[in-house]
Parts: sequence; C-alpha cells; structure tokens
Amino acid sequence: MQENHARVYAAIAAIPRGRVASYGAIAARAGLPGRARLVGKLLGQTPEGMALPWHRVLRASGQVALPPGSRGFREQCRRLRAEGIEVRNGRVPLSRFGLDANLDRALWGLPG
DNA sequence: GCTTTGACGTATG
DNA sequence: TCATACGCCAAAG
Repeated sequence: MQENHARVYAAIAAIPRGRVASYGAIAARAGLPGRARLVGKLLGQTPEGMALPWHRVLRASGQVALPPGSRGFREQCRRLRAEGIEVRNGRVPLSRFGLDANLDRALWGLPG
C-alpha cells in the first residue's frame, strides 16, 4: 500500500454520512492538490469488498463520475439516496450536500 | 522510454 | 448549459 493511497482512503473515509466531496477536494485533503485523477484512478482499482464510502465522491460539478446506467452508477445513486442525499439525473446539488459548502455555511451561520 | 488512458478540474467562449 | 483546450500524473502496453 502506497502512502498516497492510504491518505486518499483516509480522506474518503472522513466524509461524514449524508455529505459528499469532490475528487479534487479529496486529493487536496490527502495532500495531493491538483491530482483529482489519481483519486479516480485509485477508486477504479479499489475492490468492491473494501469498506469505503466511495459513493460520497463526486465530480466538482456534482455529477456522478461513473458511466450513466452502469451497475456502479445505479449502486452509487442508491447508496446516496439511502443517506438522504438528493440525486437527480445523476447529479447532486452541492449547494446543499457538498461538504465544503456546508462547512462554509456553518462558519457563516447561514441557514441551510 | 514513449504513448495512451483514465470514476478529474479549471478556464474560456 | 454545452463544447473545447489544457493541466495533471501513475499505470499499462
């Protein structure tokens, strides 16, 4: 296990239930700014059996990264909805469920 | 070694 | 909102 891999896994595991984070945010949190693709690559080779909230990782746009209609795509949407996250057309409104967005809202004391 | 290939991101029009 | 261009870098061939 590479050091970077471990950090990426740790960053993903740190996403609270009911929230989502982007590949870029995960990479940055893992100390690898600008390397979102590395996160995607890693998840692509991650065994299904691994206990990891991989479904909470989305593109910066809020889009599910997996090919629409694929098995993984449906599984991800299913898991997200199971946590109360709204998924519409393979997209999650980051304004409400994005981890960073919610942190900002908390800091500014704005309503959700 | 060089080229291609990604579960990506930002800038620009 | 959609498309294109470019940056990024580890793996695989």
